[in-house]
Amino acid sequence: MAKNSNQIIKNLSTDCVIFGFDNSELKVLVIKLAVEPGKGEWALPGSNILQEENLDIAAKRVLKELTGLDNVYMEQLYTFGDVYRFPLFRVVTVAYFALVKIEDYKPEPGPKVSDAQWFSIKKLPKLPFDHNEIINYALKRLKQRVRIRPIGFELLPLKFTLSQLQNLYETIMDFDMDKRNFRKKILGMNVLVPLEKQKGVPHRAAKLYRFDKRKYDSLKEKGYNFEI
Amino acid sequence: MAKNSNQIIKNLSTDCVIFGFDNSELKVLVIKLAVEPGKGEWALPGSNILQEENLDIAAKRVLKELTGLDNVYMEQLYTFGDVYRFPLFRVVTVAYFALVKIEDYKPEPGPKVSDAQWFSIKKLPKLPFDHNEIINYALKRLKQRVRIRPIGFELLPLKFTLSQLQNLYETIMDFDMDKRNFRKKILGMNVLVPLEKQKGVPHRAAKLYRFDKRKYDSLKEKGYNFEI
DNA sequence: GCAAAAGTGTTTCCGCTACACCCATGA
DNA sequence: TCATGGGTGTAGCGGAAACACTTTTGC
Repeated sequence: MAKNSNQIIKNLSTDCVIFGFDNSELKVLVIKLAVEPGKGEWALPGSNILQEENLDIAAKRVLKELTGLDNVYMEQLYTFGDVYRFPLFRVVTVAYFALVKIEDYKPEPGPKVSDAQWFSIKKLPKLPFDHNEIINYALKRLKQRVRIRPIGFELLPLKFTLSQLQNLYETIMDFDMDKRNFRKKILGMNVLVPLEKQKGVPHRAAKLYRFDKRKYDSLKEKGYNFEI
Repeated sequence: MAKNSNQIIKNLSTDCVIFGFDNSELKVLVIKLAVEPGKGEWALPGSNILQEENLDIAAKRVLKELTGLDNVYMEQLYTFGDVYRFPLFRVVTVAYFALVKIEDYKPEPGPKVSDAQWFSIKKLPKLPFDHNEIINYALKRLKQRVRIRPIGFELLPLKFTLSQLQNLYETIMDFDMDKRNFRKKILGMNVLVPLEKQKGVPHRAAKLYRFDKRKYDSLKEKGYNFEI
């Protein structure tokens, strides 16, 4: 690798909106930086892109470095580049959004991070720069995507109940659905595999399911369109 | 304005995929540069972003400078930033796509452009860098967008017939539709205003329509969703 | 009168919606 | 036995799809 491969590109950064779902609320992971610039303020995890680093790779690296998260669903969101979005000098940022299984996430904030916290999407603090705008944009995109792509599962544990899934959709899309109709629809898609039952719940145990990506992929090839 | 406002940002550019429709084919406008780098090659119109220029503004400026196009529908598409996409040094490009009324377009190639030509989307030449990839991505996006946003009209003259409109959708989405069903659907949306009839056509004259953006906007506010 | 495209209704079918009660489990 | 959420079927409605012939115009 060339010797300048770790050099940062000063005017290019990536920021990531990380969504999580705790069975009742949609949340965003926000961090507090331990170093300047921005020390002590809550902000989206973000950092400069390196000279010899593709955008997707940069986004993954930054996520990992700042939050410890790895192997999560990520997608490029939009590029924000207003001249004065960063007050000191011009920085264009390529924003991504990530979906994580909140239960699995054990925060491992890197050395540059003094704190990391999930905030409900409804009670976000005021963040610096255009970070609130980025989150709003990500939320809008998530609402659209979740209906037509099977990505909601990324926010649930590998094994989940249909009620959890319905709850997820209701929370993100912000309206209630009929239980029977929801089950009919989702099971009719043939992309869920039934597993064993829950244990140790203080009520009738529900059946667990997992999403079968292979089945989905083969259906998609045949022209099938996921839609809720 | 600060004195460095016209300075270019060397590692940041914008490229634009310009779609047009000539009543039978979907086309992309490709230009031939009269100056280095890239002199003599067909390529997407693109150029560097300026130091004190927002992304959308840059995209519009570049479009105008290179093709003379102004006041057309534009939307940010995606940001392409593979390390070696541009062979000489690292350049990240924020791609846009534009929809133009091909009939109105009188090419006014700027001084840096020696030629500009519409190519059918099915017979594109091999373009340099990742430009073919960008076009494919734009096409994919257009196919999705045109179904759920009233943007197809941007590709037609202000006054158009229903057959032209249907033809446009069939061409972009690549399948045929039933004439009666199409008319019922589109007229049922209540976003088209009937106008006078065509004149001078060698067959029965069709009624012309125009898209009523105000009506659409007020419907949208009431929760109406455009969908074809 | 002929070629070419415009314009027009009805029936069928399928998928979405609405809707309410019994069941299993742990405390 | 009670509280909590799990699980199930059917009827009606509405929108989508299928389908073919007549009309207008210029040549």
